Amino acid sequence: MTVESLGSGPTLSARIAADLRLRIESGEWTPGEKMPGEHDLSAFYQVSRATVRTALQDLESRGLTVTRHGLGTLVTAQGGSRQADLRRLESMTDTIARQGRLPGMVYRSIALRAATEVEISKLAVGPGAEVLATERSLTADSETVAFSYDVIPRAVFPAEFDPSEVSGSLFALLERHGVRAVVALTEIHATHGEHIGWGDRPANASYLLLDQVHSDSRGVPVALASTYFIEGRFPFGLVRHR
Amino acid sequence: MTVESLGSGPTLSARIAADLRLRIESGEWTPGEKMPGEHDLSAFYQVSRATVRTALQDLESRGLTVTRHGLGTLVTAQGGSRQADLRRLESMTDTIARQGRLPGMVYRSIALRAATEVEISKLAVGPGAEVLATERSLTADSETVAFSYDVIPRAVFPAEFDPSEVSGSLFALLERHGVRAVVALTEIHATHGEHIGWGDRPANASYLLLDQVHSDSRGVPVALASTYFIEGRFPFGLVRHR
DNA sequence: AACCTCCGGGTTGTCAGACAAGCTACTGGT
DNA sequence: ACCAGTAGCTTGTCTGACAACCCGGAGGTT
Repeated sequence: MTVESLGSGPTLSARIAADLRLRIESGEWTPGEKMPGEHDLSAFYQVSRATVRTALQDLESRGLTVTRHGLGTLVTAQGGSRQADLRRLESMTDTIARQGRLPGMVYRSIALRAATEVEISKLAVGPGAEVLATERSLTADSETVAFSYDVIPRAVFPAEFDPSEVSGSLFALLERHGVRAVVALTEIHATHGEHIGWGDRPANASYLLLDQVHSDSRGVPVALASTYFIEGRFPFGLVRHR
Repeated sequence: MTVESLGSGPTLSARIAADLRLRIESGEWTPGEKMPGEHDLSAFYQVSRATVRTALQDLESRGLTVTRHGLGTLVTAQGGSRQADLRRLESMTDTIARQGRLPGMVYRSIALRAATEVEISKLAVGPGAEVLATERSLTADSETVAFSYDVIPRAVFPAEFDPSEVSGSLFALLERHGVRAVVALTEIHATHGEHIGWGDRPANASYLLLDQVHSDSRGVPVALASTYFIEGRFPFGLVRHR
């Protein structure tokens, strides 16, 4: 196995981790089975054992494997990839696409307005600061799966910014302006009621609410997102581990 | 800083990671601030840089820090520890205690019965296998916070097992019989309705349902747990990251 | 036959030093 | 005021070695 044949990635260990994830999900090793030792893997990928260890630590942090001193690395789960992994921060568009469904979104409103007190606090902006507030529904294969209320500080955008240019993923919008959200502090709630959402939606539905504060790598808050997922239309999964 | 003064842990890097977590949560470095470099940390703890790197990868996998090539390690969040971290698999008792509340539980029923078809499939046991099924409510400071339906294969316990000995945490019960759950494949749902739970509970409440299949390190399913958390009585948090 | 102790091979954890690759901030020029 | 180049710091990867640990088998005892 040559390194070049692996997919792209920022670091060598990340590419190897990605390849190992694929091999696990393809069923090359069944749950409970022992993976090759670090020495064998380093020979196979022709990298140092240190690099292999970094990749294996990535797998373990995702709950796919368990590595134990003196024993080896065991595969624990291989089915978790079908569902949206709550630990991974990615755009809703990518999340839906990963499930093999066609993502889409319909903006209901896009407006610049003064920030509310809660927003001022959570976004750490000055009083009276302006924000870009959007309301949109997210669809998968043309079925509405979620309603999202998002808020971005006006200061992120240049002076000549035109709200009407907003379209598609907010992650992409942020990155077009040089801002990259890497962490999101998330609260998870359950709720229901007819006041949630708009348009065509199930009667008496339950909603899974993800209340998120997105920040860049320096800890500066760059966006608030409150997303209501319609129960039953969007599988949320997670691999928990010790 | 001497290694001996750090808390206990299976490995050196785990002890250092735990210490760094404490230092982050204590506010020694504010979000956005750069932590000392790996070389400085290895000198401080008097361990090799490889060990420090392992500890830092643990922090990053928890979303507490972001490490970037050529730049350093930045602290991103320090407030996430107040809430239950969904990524960490631990007993409900420990989770409640971590929030500074007094955990308790009331068993409503404990019974041995034949496994249902769904249970046979999820637990990978033979048809007609027996299971231990329990219903219980979980309390924090005497307030009911969740209802849990749990199922454990009969085969986990010895022949002379007496269901009436069941009490306290199911994790502890499993470990008393030499079984250690290390991974849980979890589905997250929102639901509501008066048919959920029993006894004193809010009218028209929403519930966050965690549907989990617990497995040991060899991938063998050892328990099913369906836990309904009463919305508003139990904060669920998560640090998502790229 | 059943049980126990010891031991050896295989595996991960840690160590040390070195070089490559990437980022930031400053310097010096235009 | 602006821009290119660079020095210095930081993380990523490499190499080789030894320590700590786990499992299963050999050999002995009961």
